[in-house]
Amino acid sequence: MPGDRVSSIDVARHAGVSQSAVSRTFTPGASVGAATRAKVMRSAQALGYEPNALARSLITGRSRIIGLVVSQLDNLFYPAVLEHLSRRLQADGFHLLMFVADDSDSDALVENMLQYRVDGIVLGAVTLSSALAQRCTAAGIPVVLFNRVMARRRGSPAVSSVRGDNVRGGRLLAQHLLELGHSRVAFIAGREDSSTNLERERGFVQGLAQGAQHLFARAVGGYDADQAAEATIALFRSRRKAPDAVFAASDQMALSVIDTLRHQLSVRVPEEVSVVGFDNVSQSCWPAYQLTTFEQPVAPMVEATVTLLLEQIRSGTLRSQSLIVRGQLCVRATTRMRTRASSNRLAQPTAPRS
Amino acid sequence: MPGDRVSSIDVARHAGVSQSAVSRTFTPGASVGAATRAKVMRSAQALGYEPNALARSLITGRSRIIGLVVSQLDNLFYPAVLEHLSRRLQADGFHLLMFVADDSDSDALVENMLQYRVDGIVLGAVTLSSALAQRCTAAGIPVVLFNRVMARRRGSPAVSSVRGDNVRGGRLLAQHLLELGHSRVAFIAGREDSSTNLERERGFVQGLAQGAQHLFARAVGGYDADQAAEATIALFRSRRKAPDAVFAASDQMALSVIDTLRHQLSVRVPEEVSVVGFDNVSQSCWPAYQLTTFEQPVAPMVEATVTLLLEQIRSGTLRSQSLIVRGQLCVRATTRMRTRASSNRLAQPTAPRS
DNA sequence: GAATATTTTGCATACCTATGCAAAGCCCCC
DNA sequence: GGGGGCTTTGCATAGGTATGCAAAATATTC
Repeated sequence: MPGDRVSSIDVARHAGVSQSAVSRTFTPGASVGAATRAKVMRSAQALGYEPNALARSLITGRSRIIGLVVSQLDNLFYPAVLEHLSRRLQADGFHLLMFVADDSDSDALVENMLQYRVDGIVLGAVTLSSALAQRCTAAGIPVVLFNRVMARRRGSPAVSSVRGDNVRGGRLLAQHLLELGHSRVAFIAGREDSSTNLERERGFVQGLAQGAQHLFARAVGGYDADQAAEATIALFRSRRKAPDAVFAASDQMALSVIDTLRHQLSVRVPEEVSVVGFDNVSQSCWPAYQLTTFEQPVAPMVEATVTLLLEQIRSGTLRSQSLIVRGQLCVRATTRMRTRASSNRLAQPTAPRS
Repeated sequence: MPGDRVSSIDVARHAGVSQSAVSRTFTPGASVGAATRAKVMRSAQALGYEPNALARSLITGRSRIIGLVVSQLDNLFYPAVLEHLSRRLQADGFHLLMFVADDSDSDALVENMLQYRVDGIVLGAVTLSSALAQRCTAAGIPVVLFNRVMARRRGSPAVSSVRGDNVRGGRLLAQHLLELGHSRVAFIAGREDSSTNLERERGFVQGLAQGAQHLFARAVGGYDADQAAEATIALFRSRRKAPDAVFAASDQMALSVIDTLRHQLSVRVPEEVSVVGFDNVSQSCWPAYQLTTFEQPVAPMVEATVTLLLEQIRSGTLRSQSLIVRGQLCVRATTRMRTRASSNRLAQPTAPRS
């Protein structure tokens, strides 16, 4: 009694109906009589039958599988995304097939995804975005870039993307720091080739410029905690020329910056230095940190991603659309008024937002 | 030019060979001449052909898909596991299909997994373990419980499991606290119905007993940060009868305990109270915490899981085996000598490990 | 109760690949 | 050159399901 070898034909025989009847019983919206359906259900139950989704996919041309490509899951931001995304897709009868992108096997990875005939792809990996998106779009598979956007090259097809409001977030964070009276503001970049970093930095520099300031110092943390720690040490090497505020391009790095300042360099946060991040991961509101940051709202971003994906799958057409999900500034306890600025804030030369 | 509609027959026609030749070209170890293979490869390239894994599965009876069932991914311990597991399986040509277990849809979830004809299942969800394992084992699908073990009931089939050394870990943590001279030791439980919690608590109580002590206080945190914070407040309500050490059954809870003590109750850790956890998640060695804990080594646990799974898949037989992966105590900075105990440690009544 | 409209059912086929079997090709050696 | 061994190739079929089409059964209307 192997159990998994029971097919719709077996059920049909057992119930005394045709195989079609069995198929229709398990196809929502198909035309089956109540009596037949009941007989089939009883037989299916008795034999332990479950329809074979793989065979079904072969016919329908839809696998109800979404490929998810990620690179680092230690990213703090992704676990929550993964759970939401998986739940949301499951509710619509889709499931996530995981692909972890190494730097090496990018070709093999793409082939694998195509072989499984995924109905759609969510791309959460930094590297290889363009090549992969290229091939999948050519194969007629909708791709949505999550939390990143692809540089438009000549001839390459546009590909959908969902991301947070990086530019506005950077700008608001800069404004916030200026309002607190900071004048030596540093930036710790993520991966410099990533669109998220580019946008956040652009917004931040814009925001500073509106207050007639520019970056006091800059270092690269590569979205990695250890690198961010090193960057912090480099920035604060000289006490006299040290920044009085730091924007790290991700919460992950910001938390590392805070730890390094407090426990390695004995610099008090926020009394001596303000630190802000980006993402609003769950760890940022842990009491030990209370990080001021700009939110990337997981649920709306997932919702947008799923909508974009399913719409294309259902219509069978590829349509490129780039969505930006609005977030808000979360002011907590790693930024604090430092000088006399707070009282005469309104008199500041900071240009009002247009 | 839809792109994905190209089958092995198209390639065969284009290359002037039979469909079998195409199939064999893409089947490792099959018998194809060099010239034929070259022709086929060229044609496949030209047409953009990728073998259809779904159709292949239909024939071979192997989907090369492993179902992964998880409940909460905010668990701190799971992201690392997921990444390792996915990478490891990918190296062997398998991929993970995600299933998120709600409390409600357990039946639908099982059916879904069976419908996709997964080759094996990794069960990381607390609830519904037994029912699910039951059905899948009956269907001939190997199941490995990750980080949990199933109560053996009469008649239910044994199911494989991989877990950390919960009992020994609990015992060592207790010994460690005793050696530091603690005498009012509290325990904050995870989910009380989980095997991990049972085992950790058992080991811990054993360890205390070896030092002629017993639990000073006990509360339940349900493996949840917020609940653990509440539990902490309850335990420390009365200053006079407060514990001098706390073992939280997971790092996640331990970190929450530390935060609550330090920032809400103004209790110093480790000067006034020692705190220990279980798992050794990456956050535990952040400088802000430096949590003393007992390690659950992710890589070996994943390796054991994959070995167990693939062995059953390859042999086609179900074999139940229960593996315990050894871990070690990680002494960091949330525990510290409190009284005169350290110097006369050797004279302590603590029984030496047998 | 007959004639028509509607639902239900079965037949046959298509989806795409792997593989057992027999035929065909190749190489080697006497 | 011919026979034996080995490799390569094609044929045909199986695996489990969905679905268009026509036939059968049922429901509706007068």
